[in-house]
Amino acid sequence: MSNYDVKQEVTDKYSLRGRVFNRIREDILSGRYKENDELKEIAIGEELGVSRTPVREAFRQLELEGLIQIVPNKGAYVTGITMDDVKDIYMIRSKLEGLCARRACEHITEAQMEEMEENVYLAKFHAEKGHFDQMFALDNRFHELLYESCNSKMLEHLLKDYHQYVKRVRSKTLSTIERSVASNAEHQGIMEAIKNKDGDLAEKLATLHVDKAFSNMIKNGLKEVYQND
Amino acid sequence: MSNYDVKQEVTDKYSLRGRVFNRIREDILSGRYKENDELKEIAIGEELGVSRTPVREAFRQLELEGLIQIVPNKGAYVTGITMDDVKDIYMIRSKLEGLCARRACEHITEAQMEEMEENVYLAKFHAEKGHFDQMFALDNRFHELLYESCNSKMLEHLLKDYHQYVKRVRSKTLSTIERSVASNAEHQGIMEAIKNKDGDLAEKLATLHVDKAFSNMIKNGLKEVYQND
DNA sequence: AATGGTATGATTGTATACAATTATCCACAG
DNA sequence: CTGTGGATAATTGTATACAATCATACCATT
Repeated sequence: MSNYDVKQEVTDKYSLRGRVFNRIREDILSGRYKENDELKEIAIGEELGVSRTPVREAFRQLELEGLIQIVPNKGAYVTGITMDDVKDIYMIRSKLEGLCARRACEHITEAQMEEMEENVYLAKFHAEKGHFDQMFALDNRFHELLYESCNSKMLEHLLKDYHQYVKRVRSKTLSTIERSVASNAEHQGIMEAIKNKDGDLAEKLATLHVDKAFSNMIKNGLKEVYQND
Repeated sequence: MSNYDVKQEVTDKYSLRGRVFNRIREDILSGRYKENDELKEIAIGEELGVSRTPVREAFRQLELEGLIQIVPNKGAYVTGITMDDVKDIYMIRSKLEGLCARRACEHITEAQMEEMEENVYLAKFHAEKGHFDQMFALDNRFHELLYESCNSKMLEHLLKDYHQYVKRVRSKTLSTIERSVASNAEHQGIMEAIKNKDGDLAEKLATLHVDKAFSNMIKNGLKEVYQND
């Protein structure tokens, strides 16, 4: 996140360090490791059958990703997400997803456009049925698609990072059927604006969408299931 | 950047790894290490009088910062900044500095406001005299001040990262006296808008300022000295 | 001469040993 | 009973040794 973050997409999947990194990242994002949990190099090394060296290197990367905080000579702790952080991220995403949607109007490929349409129509089905798991997946995919269609590696990567980051919180917030349906309707609006190459509208709708997702999250508080954005 | 990037501001300044990290970072930003230069663990370790271990850990962090790219089993190479990257960053900064300036209207402290005014008036003096070094420093400080006054750790950190990142390019672009004077006049406009707590104006001016800096950079191409933004 | 393969050296990846630092706990004084 | 001190254990920081991988060069074969 370090920020902008031009790192390669695949954090060398096949090195021990890469495996450790991805594993811990998943465990934090999925909630297996909770806020303020202490991660010990030896314990994790033994669990994954590797020595401390790759674990340490993975820790350094996770720290820059903002997932853990390393206190020198003391330990590594899973960072908490404060309400301020979430608020800040949504504020930033609000602007940048608008920008992203505007650029998508000019740069989206046919294949991406097609998948986006498919996504919206499929999601409509699942939203009405109350299939939350599928909704969650489709919702995530919609946003990733949007990011990929803006034709800016920097912007795409930044937005994916943030999106990934707030997943931790979204997975704890309550999702209602009403919000799911509304969220998907908003997706549809964005999708159609992009299809019509209406940059102004696409930007406006994407910004509004993020703002609404945040309002809804606040309104419902942090509960059990998850949050559609 | 990593991205959002919640990492501690001081990358433990007193550990060997922290020192190696800061040193290499400086060397890349200052241009001592150039694009595609290969960084060897042993060579750097010997130069700084440390073993490979802290060097390797520093490398991992630098990779996430986007300053180097590590090719597994091969080596670490200083990443180049493409014109697309620069364009993307200015596009993103344009939006976010606007947001930042708007927030500054509500959150800037008295001390920060005072330093900002001082900065503008001092810069005006140096701009007219053609003191480029002082201008460069004051310009950087103005933006950092702006970032610090928005009262958002996330936004502040993100903008500082980007600002730092493009320094590599800015230090190679030509700065004219005309642009220096114009740039500082823009700073003054932003500063006054913030002082008057005119959020709309501050956002508009800050966005425009970044856009103009980018246009100017394009117009002049990448030359010897540096670029005021 | 061109190509292919093998040997060799250089460099990174990983594991382990040792040093430094921090936390814990118990004894003991007040 | 409380608080301080130091010994001890646990954990991270660093250095080094070894394994794996990659690049290069040289020689053999065609």
